[in-house]
Amino acid sequence: MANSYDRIYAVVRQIPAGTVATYGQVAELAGLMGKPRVVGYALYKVAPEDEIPWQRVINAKGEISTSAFRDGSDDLQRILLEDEGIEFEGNKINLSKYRWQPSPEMIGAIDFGNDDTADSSG
DNA sequence: CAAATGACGTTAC
DNA sequence: AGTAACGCCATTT
Repeated sequence: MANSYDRIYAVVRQIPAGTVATYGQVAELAGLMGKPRVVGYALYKVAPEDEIPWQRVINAKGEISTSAFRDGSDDLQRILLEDEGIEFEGNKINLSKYRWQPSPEMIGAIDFGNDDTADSSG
């Protein structure tokens, strides 16, 4: 299971500290264009042992979705981000400053756990 | 299979 | 700047 998931995780893991990426951003890189829902849903299943920096993933509004679904602390994410050096403007983040700029090398460095699709040669 | 849910994005007014 | 509605689909029950 998880054909699209692995991709999402792979992308999210590439997000460097001090930067934040939006769902659309991750989705796009993960090849889930137009399906930001899947990205969020994927992170939903993310476990603290997956070593996935889900905290660096926020919505397009630059806000933290916040939901008492995880560790029970909505602030948790903010705390983690602040610890990375990210500043909060009120309750939002300046995407213009912390927006993760995926470098072409990054995208290529991402290891997509493909199963059947594709074939590469060529 | 069908219905309901969900860490969102985009468009339109 | 804020509200409202649609879209998109994997996961869960």
